[in-house]
Formats: sequence, structure tokens, C-alpha cells
Amino acid sequence: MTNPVRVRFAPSPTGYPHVGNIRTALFDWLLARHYGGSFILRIEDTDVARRVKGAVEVILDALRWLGLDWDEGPEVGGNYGPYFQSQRLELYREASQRLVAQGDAYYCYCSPQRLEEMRAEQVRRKQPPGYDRYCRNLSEKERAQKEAEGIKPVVRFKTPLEGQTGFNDVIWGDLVFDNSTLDDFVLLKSDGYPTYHLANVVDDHFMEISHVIRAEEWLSSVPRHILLYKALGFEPPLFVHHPMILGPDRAKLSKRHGATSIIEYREQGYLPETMVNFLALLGWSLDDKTEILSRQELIDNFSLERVSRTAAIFNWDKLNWMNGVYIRSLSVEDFTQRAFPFLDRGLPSEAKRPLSMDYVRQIMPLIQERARTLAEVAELTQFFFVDKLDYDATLLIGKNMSRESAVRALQVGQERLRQLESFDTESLEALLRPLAVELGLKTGQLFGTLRVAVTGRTAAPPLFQTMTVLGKERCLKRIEVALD
RNA sequence: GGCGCAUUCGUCUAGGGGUUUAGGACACCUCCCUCUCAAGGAGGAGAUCACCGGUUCGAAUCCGGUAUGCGCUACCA
Repeated sequence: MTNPVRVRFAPSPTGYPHVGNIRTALFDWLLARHYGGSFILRIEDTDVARRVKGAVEVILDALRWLGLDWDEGPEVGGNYGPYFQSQRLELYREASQRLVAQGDAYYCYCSPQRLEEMRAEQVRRKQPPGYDRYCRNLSEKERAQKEAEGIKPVVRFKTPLEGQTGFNDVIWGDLVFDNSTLDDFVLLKSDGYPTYHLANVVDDHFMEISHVIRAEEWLSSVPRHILLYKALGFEPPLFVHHPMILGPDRAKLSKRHGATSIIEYREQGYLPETMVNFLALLGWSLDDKTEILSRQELIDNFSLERVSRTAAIFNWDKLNWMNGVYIRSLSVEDFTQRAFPFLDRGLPSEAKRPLSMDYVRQIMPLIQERARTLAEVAELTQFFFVDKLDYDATLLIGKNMSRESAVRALQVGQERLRQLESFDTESLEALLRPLAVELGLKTGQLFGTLRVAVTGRTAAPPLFQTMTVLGKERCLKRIEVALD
């Protein structure tokens, strides 16, 4: 690669950042970091009608969360700004005027109604829909008349009627399109804003973008862009179209598939490390076996050659597994710090606030290897924080146990525990194991009964450690309640 | 309808003419460990490489067609 790598992530603030968009940003970022190039963030806010307030902030926030730092763009500036397309209108106007002047574009005065009717008619007659070039050859007089009527025109590109446009995509190879299948697309809307096609080409040129990385859905608009680059006298960049991310039903991932905004994953307690690793593996792979890759390993090994060509379905199970792997790899302290906000938010209101950090620190090691998301932590540890346990009393009677033996286990257990001096893991084990033998129970039976009494559930962290953290008083009280 | 692209276990994928009885991961099942749940360990099941034809001594790998899926076909990006 001779030119410096300059890649851009160009989201449009018409909604919250989708995992698909973020995956594009990740590929951009990885390529830039791999080659020591620049990662540029450009906001494509040219659709005034669909603009969503606050979307830009959420996008920046998401990128920061994932650690995808940008070298140029909002908040950091750069030599190729401004980085909001709404602030570059003059550039697009100039370009479109130049195209009109040199005969590569023209003003179109057709009303939305006429276009709609035209399209409906084409569909009815099973013809390919597309602009019929009504205004392509308007005479000066006709134009003047339309202007006089006060119609605000759009600028359309004068697509060659014949011939072919070909290009090479880094992922897909050589592609050729017949110009006859392209219509005279709009460059500048009547409100003075550019369409994606114009803005993209102009900006990618002036920002000296080396690789245009985006999803496969853009593949068929490349010929239009190539034609534009040519007409404008610009050198086209390299095109890199990656496969899309699909929902379980194989349709383009959308709201009805559940979480699609990257922000939702943060809220559900997925770690940024997980998301980066997981998303990188959707459409890219290192080899035939490596699944867990750190950020640095990803940077070191990322290459366009290994980007696949087939769309990938978002596999939630695998994401959960991977998040568990990353959660377990955290230091206890790190895990505790990250889980704390989720605990605070997720625990019922009866849990005393502020939460005792000391107490939380004792609990976290017990559930770290059991949690798959940070959000789960609240549910997994709830019994540590509430006074009243709510459970079905029959659970106290373990497998192959009678009601009487369970009651006796609790009574004797309570008595012995009361006498226990040091209420720690070793002492508890030293006391309870022999007790099971004494009561004629299997350890599993005794421990099971105690577990339910003390935690209200049949699945919980190891008993002795759990009891140690709960403390003598609380354990005795809970056994008392269980006996009622 | 037109144009374009894709198609390897349920899912993510490796593999790009002979090294493949098609490898790994998630999920699933069994066993081990074990006070439950996890985690961990050992196994298992799961893919006629979409289909049909061709090229070749030999094809998951190359070529053609068919099917299916997806994308584009806006004064949206």
C-alpha cells in the first residue's frame, strides 16, 4: 500500500448506532490501526427530515465505549474538516454546479407527485423503475419558464445511456454494470442538501480517503460513484464492501430481532471487549480455530483478505458465551467495579442503599464465574441483599428426603451453627460434613436443605462461602424462618 | 420485473484441484470433577460442501445452468 491509509466511518444520525454500523466502524478502525493510518469520523447529516436529536452524541458515546478512537472528526478536529456534512454544503453546491456547467448534470423540475405516478406506472407495466429523464433535455425557454413558476429544482446526474462501468472491489473482485440499468440519480436535493452519492464522493475525495469500507448493500451504487468520480476528475478510492449482519430469520438485522443498537448491549451488561471481539469475527476470521482475540491481536492480524463474502447471522448464544469468557478473565476488582452500577440499578428497592462496597467485594468473587452479563449480577446476588426470601418451602426437602428429616436437619444445623465460634468457610465445612453423616444424610441432601433455607434457591454459589459472606446472624435467622 | 451478489454442521466459520474419514467454536447430548449452579476436563452426535451438468486421472475447491436467499432499483443513508 503506497498511499497512507485513511478510512472513514460515516454514520448518518438518523437513529442510534446499529451493531451493523458499528461493525463497519470496527473494520475501519482495525485497518487504520493495523497500517498506522488515520481513522476519520464524518457525520452524514444530510437528511434533514430524518435527523434524530441526540443521535450524534450516542454515536460518539458508543465508539468511545468500544475504544474506537478517531483521529479526525467531531470533538477532535483535523485538517480536512468540517466533519459534519451539513457544514460542507458549499462544497457540494460547487461540485454540482460544475457538473451542470460541463454538461454532466442538469436541473430537474419534476414534482414528487409526477415522479410517484411515473414509478407506479412503471411498476404496473413491469418495467424497471427509474427516472424517465423528462428534464434531461429541457430547452432554455422551458427551463426559464419552470424557474419563473418558482419551482425549486434538484440536480440530476446525466448518466451515460450506454456503455459499461466497471470497478474492482477489494472483497468481491471485478464487477461490471451496464450504464443502461442506472437512471439519472439526484445529486442535490431541492433543499440544497446533497444526496449520499454526491456528498460521499466529494468528501471522500477532499478528505483523501484511501479505502471506502461499508456494507454490501452499497455495492450496487458504486457504478454511480465511479461515474461521478470520473465526471469530477477525481481519483476513486479503493472499495471494500463487507457482508451484512442478518437476524435469525436471515433478514437484514432490525428492531424486531431484539437489540440492534450497540447501546442496548452496554445496558444489558456486555463488555466492550466482548463486543469488539465478537463483531470482528462476524465476517472476518483469523484462522480455523482462534476465537478469543484481544484488541491488540485484532489490530496485529486484521486484514482485508480475510473478510468473508457471506452475510452472517447474529448468534446470541455465542455472544453470551464470549461475554462469560471475558467476565471471567477480569480481575475481581475490575469485575466488581464494572458490575457495581448494574447491581445498584438492578437490585430491588428494599436493598439498603448505598450498597456497602465491602460487602459487595465479598460477594463478587462468588458469582464472577457464574455471570454471563453484568446485568445478571443483580439477580444472581439478590438474596445477599434482601431480608425476606421468597421461595417454595417444599424445596427445603431434598431428593429422597422426608419432611421430618429436613426439619431435623434444620433444627440440629441451627443449634450447631449457633455454637460455632468462628463463622468461616473452613469451620463451616468442618462442622457440616460430619453433621451430614451424623444425621444419616448425604452431604448433598443436608447442604441442599441449608442452601434453600439460606439463599431461597436451589442453585447458588458454594454453600460455605455463601454462608460466610451472609454471616452467622443472618444465616441463623433464615434457618429459623425456614422452620416455620 | 431489472441489475448485482451469495450458498460448507442449527449458528459463526476453516479450507481455494489430490495432505479431508471436510477442521475449530457456540448451542445440544454423555461422562468426569463436585454440596447445587457454574467453571473446567474427556467424549458424542451433527455437513451426500444448495441442486444439475461439465472440465479433470482426481472437484467442497474450476466452468455453466437451475433453485433459494439477500441487496439495490427514493429529492434515505
